[in-house]
Amino acid sequence: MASGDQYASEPGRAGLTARLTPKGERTRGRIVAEAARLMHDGGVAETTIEDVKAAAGVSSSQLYHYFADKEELVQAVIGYQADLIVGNTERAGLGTPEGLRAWRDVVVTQAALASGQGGCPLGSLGGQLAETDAAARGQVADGFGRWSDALRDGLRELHAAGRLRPGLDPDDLAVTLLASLQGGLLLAQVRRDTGPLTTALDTFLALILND
Amino acid sequence: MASGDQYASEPGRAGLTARLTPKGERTRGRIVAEAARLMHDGGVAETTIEDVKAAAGVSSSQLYHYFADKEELVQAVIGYQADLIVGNTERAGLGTPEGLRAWRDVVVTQAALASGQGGCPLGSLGGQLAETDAAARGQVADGFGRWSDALRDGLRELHAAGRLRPGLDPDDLAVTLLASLQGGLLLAQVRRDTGPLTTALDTFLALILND
DNA sequence: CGAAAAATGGATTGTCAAATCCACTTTTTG
DNA sequence: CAAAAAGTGGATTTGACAATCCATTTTTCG
Repeated sequence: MASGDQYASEPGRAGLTARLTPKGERTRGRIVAEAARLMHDGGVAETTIEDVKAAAGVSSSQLYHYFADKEELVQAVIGYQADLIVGNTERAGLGTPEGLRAWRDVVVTQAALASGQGGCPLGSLGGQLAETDAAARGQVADGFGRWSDALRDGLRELHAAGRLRPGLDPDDLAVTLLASLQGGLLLAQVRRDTGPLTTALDTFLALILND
Repeated sequence: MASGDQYASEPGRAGLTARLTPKGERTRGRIVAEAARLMHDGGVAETTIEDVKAAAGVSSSQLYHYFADKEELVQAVIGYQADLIVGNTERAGLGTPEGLRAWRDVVVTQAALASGQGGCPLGSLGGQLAETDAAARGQVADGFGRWSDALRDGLRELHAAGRLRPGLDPDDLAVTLLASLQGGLLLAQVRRDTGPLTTALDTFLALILND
């Protein structure tokens, strides 16, 4: 799934997606953004269609005009969060130790603003939906794949520049970094305290950087 | 919450819990164990009280005789999983490199048997309930705390025996190891593939062990 | 401009699962 | 052994929420 196509048509529906007017596009976007916010803050199951309608200021017919059902809305939310996160990671400049540390700061700060509440905007969706909605699980997996690739690119640069400790494989480190981040965010989420996230990231970065 | 008291009374209810006959104890235990299995395999929200009744072979009145509502059942499940996991970790003998590696093997094998499905029996509950049920979130946090302590004890032993690379803090490593494990399990869960889990654990262990 | 497509409003329906209730049986214990 | 407590059975109620329906307005484009 390329990151270029705004709202890519669902797999298996290519071409069937009705064209949207600018107004429709805005309405649809508002629904997705509000749904994303609500689902992040309060969980997917807890967020009702009625909540989304109220937050986005739309009626039933509008919402069901853009999404066949709640599952389809959830999938749009996953794509939305994945695009945001992957984009931010790609633009972070992880190819230098300074860029990597700055990225770490952004992640920790963002989590701290909410005291960990909501967890990772992508990972928490995965945890909630993995056993409930196979399509959603696949989309989260895809998002993690793109995210991991973005991290890998940065770590490869660091490796090529000799800023990683000798003997380390940047590809493996990327997966491990993503895992530490996800676990750290989960621990922070249930503790309502970003301490474990900070510890996990800082400990890991200290283990791999050679300065 | 000591791991000794089988089914500890809920916080704030100490002493109020009615005494159970052996038969009642068995029925209650069966309900919790079946609920734990169902919720791990299919998610908490997806698991209905009716599912639990059917799996445990009990009626409504029995289930509501032991648990005030679904929330209370969920909390019993959290305690059950936490006790299991922490117990296993304490008994794993993480104080030697061989013990640590054997523990790693058990974790990976268990995940592989289900192709990652269900994720961590404790962590996945945290991810699903953190924004839905404050008491559940606290109990998962408590479970993570005990788990982290068990890991820390092992890593301190390794540290004292000089089996960790110099300059490392075993307490920080324990938190980071737990985070890597949780993240690895989440990645494995959404990908239905234990590759990321293996990578995360092996990469991390290679970074900290000095042999 | 004017027909067709897109977008919107809001009342209504249908389903499903949590929780209640009352009657009955078994086990404990003084 | 008998009274009290614990445990069991299953029908019923209640409420919430996803999804449908039909009517109306707005926008697009030939």
